[in-house]
Parts: sequence; structure tokens; C-alpha cells
Amino acid sequence: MTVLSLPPLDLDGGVGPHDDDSPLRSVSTAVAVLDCFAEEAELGATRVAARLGIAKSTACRMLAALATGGLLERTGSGRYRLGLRLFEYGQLAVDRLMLRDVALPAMGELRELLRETIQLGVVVGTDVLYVERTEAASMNVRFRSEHRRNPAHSSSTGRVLAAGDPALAAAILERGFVRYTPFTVVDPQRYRQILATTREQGYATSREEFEPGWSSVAAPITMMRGGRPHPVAALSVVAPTSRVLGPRKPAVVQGIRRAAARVSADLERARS
Amino acid sequence: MTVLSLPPLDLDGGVGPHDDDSPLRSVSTAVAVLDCFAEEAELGATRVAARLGIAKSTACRMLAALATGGLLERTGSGRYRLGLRLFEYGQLAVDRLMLRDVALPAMGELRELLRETIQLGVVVGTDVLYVERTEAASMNVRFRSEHRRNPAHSSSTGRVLAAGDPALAAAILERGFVRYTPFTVVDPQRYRQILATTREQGYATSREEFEPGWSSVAAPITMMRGGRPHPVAALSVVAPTSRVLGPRKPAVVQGIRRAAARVSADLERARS
DNA sequence: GCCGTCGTTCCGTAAACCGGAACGCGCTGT
DNA sequence: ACAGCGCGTTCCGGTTTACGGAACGACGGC
Repeated sequence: MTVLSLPPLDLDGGVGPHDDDSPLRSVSTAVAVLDCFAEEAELGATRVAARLGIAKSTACRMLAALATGGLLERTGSGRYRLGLRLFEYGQLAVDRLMLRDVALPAMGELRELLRETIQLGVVVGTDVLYVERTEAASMNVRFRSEHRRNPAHSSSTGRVLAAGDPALAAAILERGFVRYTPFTVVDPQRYRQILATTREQGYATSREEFEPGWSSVAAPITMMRGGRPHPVAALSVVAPTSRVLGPRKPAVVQGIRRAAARVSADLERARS
Repeated sequence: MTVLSLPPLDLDGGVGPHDDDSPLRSVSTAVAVLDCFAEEAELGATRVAARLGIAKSTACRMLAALATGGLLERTGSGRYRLGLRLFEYGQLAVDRLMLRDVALPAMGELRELLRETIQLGVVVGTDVLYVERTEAASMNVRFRSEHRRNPAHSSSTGRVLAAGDPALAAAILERGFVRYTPFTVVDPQRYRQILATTREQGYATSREEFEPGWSSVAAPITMMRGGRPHPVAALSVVAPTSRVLGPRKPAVVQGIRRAAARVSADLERARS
């Protein structure tokens, strides 16, 4: 259920000293303190100290320092939670990809065309991170918005990106497959076949492989690199299975491929 | 032009030692390093060291530690930029306000009703921070998306929030007014009058007071606290002046007031 | 009203960090 | 092509700084 999962995640749990290779122990533990808040919304000094195996006083000082820096905020009862300054930094990080701004108009039009939820995803490690999401108005059922990060192997976005990036595909195969639903593809051979099909067709699907009842279709956003188009992100539409993989599938596929192609062209044009 | 501005912002610029009252010097400087990236997208160790008045080696270690923590990322040329992990943390921080999820459906419907850009803003210090924004499809002119944070005094969102929060109003008056356009209200007496009118009407406007050509209308999202409704956020619609303060103004006002009232009710209902 | 828990503070010790200088690399301008 | 410059990185010693344990004050539950 945790959202941040991929990187080190050195929750030794025990009392053993961190075998961190990097200097700046204080900063490393400060980051570890931040990581604690990925799983729990509100934490106090005692819980943080127990979770990281550090002294309570140390945890208290860390929390206070992060709070004066704005990365954490104090809740009424003396505990702490993630601060809104992190939101600002995060928006800056995404804005500087010079991707969201270019993709937003196409995403809005695709949303109106299909009347479904549209996502803009990039790869971080072997996960897919959705940096923007726009929803059609008045949907009876809404996609669970806490899914900001998926393993790449089970998402359509991850497949279009891996199909055009052998290094990513190798990393995904290396990391292995996790079964989330009965439909999740976990056979490496079958996965390779899916990537081949994706390369042929120019789009990818995921049929209830991550969240039961929900499927998605994705198309790659590419940039020319060394004369060849290289995928840098993907647009995807996520909805109840019957609405994207049923009779509407041709329209969905055409819509998302056109939108992704348009974003790719705009991106190329923006590289002045 | 800086986005993060409100808190300490101890860019002494010079070489003077930080007169930081807080312990955990390493963590404080680490946060200061992060702050450097609020103004510039890509920085190297030398620039960071010069900006903070610290040794180059120190800056290099800070950057490396923050990068291994994922808060920064390395660019090809050895420099650094804000990392996408900050985006994840920021999304978590906002999601835990238990506000965005509740507001999203109403924002989508209001967007379709008015075919304009809808914003969800909260207060941080004496600034307004927009934690969600959704745009209508195929607009000929788009609001500049880098505005994630405004001074509260010149925005309609800040006015509806200050109108219901005397402490915030006092803080805004205390901080003083900055003139951004010829229309910016900078007279404290006039500002107090605006707040009174806002209290009467239940909505606020800003006519090109921050960005020339762009105006906005806002209505408060409230939560019952101690038997009285207390504003915790605001919905606003921002568009070229003629589209929100011209003949459409009654429709815009009615739409945003209804949407904000609905979010308030949903918020109350969600507090199980 | 008592006890348990939590966040905070104080203090001595020692470990960790700062700063300066040196190294290797890529780029530029001759 | 070569040399000079600027950059990021590494190494090392001195000393500042943060860690850990224990004590304190406050809040809440039983």
C-alpha cells in the first residue's frame, strides 16, 4: 500500500547502524525521516525514532529542522506531516521537464473526446509515475487517485515506454514481475511478446492487470534523439474495462495515438 | 520571478555565517541547497557554494547526499536539478489534506459549465498556493501555469480566505502590499473595504491585479469549526477579464459559489 | 488523581562534518 | 594541437556538531 517503494528504502527496522555508503549522515537520516511519511500521514518523534532505530532526541531534532525548513508541518497535537513546500518543489520538478505544459492541451481535448480519465506518465527506475492526470466531468466511478506510481510491467504506459527502450525493458525483466490480479502477466516470455506487439501496433494495453475492473490504453510520446524517435513519456486513458477495451477500443486507440503524436510534434517544435 | 518566496529566505548573498537558531546545521543547509533550485533549474556545486557562501566541497557533498536520497537528480553534465521524488512527496502532502479528492468532481463540472480554468487554492503564510488546477479543452489563450503561488492580497482566492479569517487578514495587512499592475489595490483602507464587501457577497474578485489581462472570481470552501464556518480553501475561476467580469459575471459567480458550497458540504460529509 | 506516553531539553563524548588544497576532466580560445 | 581555465570530485586534519541517554513538563486515559 505504500506509494514510494522503488529506491533503496533502507528500513532496516532494527537498531543496526545504517550501512550507508554516502557521507552526510544527518542529511541521509533526514531523507529517511521524510520517507517515513510516505507510509503514514502523521508521525511523532517516538514513532520515527522506533522506525529508523535512532534515538528519540535525534528524531525530534530532525523533525524540528525539517519543519523549520518547511518540508514538514506541525499538526496541532505536536506530531508532524509532509509540508506543502514539498508540493511546490514537486511542481517545479515536473514543470521543468518541459513536458506537462506541452501535453496539457492535447490531454484536455482527448479527455473531452473520450470523456475518460487521461494520464501523463514518465518512468522513474522501473516504475511509472503519473505527473499529470485530468478527469472528465461527472463520472459515476472515479479512478483511485492515490495511484501515482505503478510498477512498469503491469501498466500500459510502462509497456509503450519499455517497447522503445531496450534498457528499460531489460531492467523490468531483471526486476521481476509481481502478480496484482489474476490477469497480471508475469511470464517473461509472454511479456517480451507483448512488447513486440506494442512495437508493431504503436500502442499498448493493460487489461485489469493492476486494479481489478480497470484497464488502460497508452501511446508513446517521443523525441528525436540521434535520428531515431525515443520515448520519453506516454499518454494513457484509464477506465472500467468495457469502456476502453470493448466496442470503443478502436476510437480510444485512434484518439490516444493522435494525441500522443501531437504532443510529440509540439515537443519537437518547443525544442527551439 | 521566484516561486518560493515567503518563508525565511535567508539568502544572505554574502559570505556571512548563517545565524540559524536551529540545530542540525547539515539539514538546514541541505534545505537551503534545495531552495537554490527554486530559482534556477540546473545548478552545479560551484554555483550553489557561491550562492550560500559555503565551501565548494560542502556543496558537493550536500548535492550528492540529496541526489542519493532522490530529492535531486543528476543531469548529464554533472549538474543537478530537482528530483521527481519531490513530486511524489508533494502529491502525498496535498492528498492528505483530504481536500483535493473531494473538490475534483465539482471542479470538473464547473470547468465544463464555464469552459474556463478552475483553481483550488489554500493559504500558506500570506501567500495563496494552488494545489489543483484544471483547464477547459481547446482554449485559445492559456493561463501561465508557472503561477503556483500568489501573494494573497492581490488574488480573489486570498480575499475570500482573508474575509473569513481575521488572523490572516491581519497578517496580510502587516506584510504590506506590492503593486503588480496599475490595478493592484495597495491601499489598506480600500483593502479592508474589499474584505467587508466580500463577507457580504460571499465571493471575491480580482480585476487584473496580478497579471495584466487576467481576472478571477473566487468563493470559499468552509468547514464547521466551533459551530462557525471557517474557510479552509477556495475555488476560483481565472480567465481574460471580459470572460469573467463582463456579461458572464453573474453566471460565473453563481457557478463558483454553488461549486464551493457543494465541496464544503462534501467535505463535511467526508469527516466521518 | 495517578500513571503511561509523548514531545522536548540538557549535557558529555566522540564521531562526523567543514574547509582548504589537490586531482582529473571537458571545454575554449588561440 | 596545446595550454589554460573552470568545473565537479576527492582527500585529510582540526574542531565544530550532532548523537544518545536521562530527566522534565504536559497531555490523556483509566
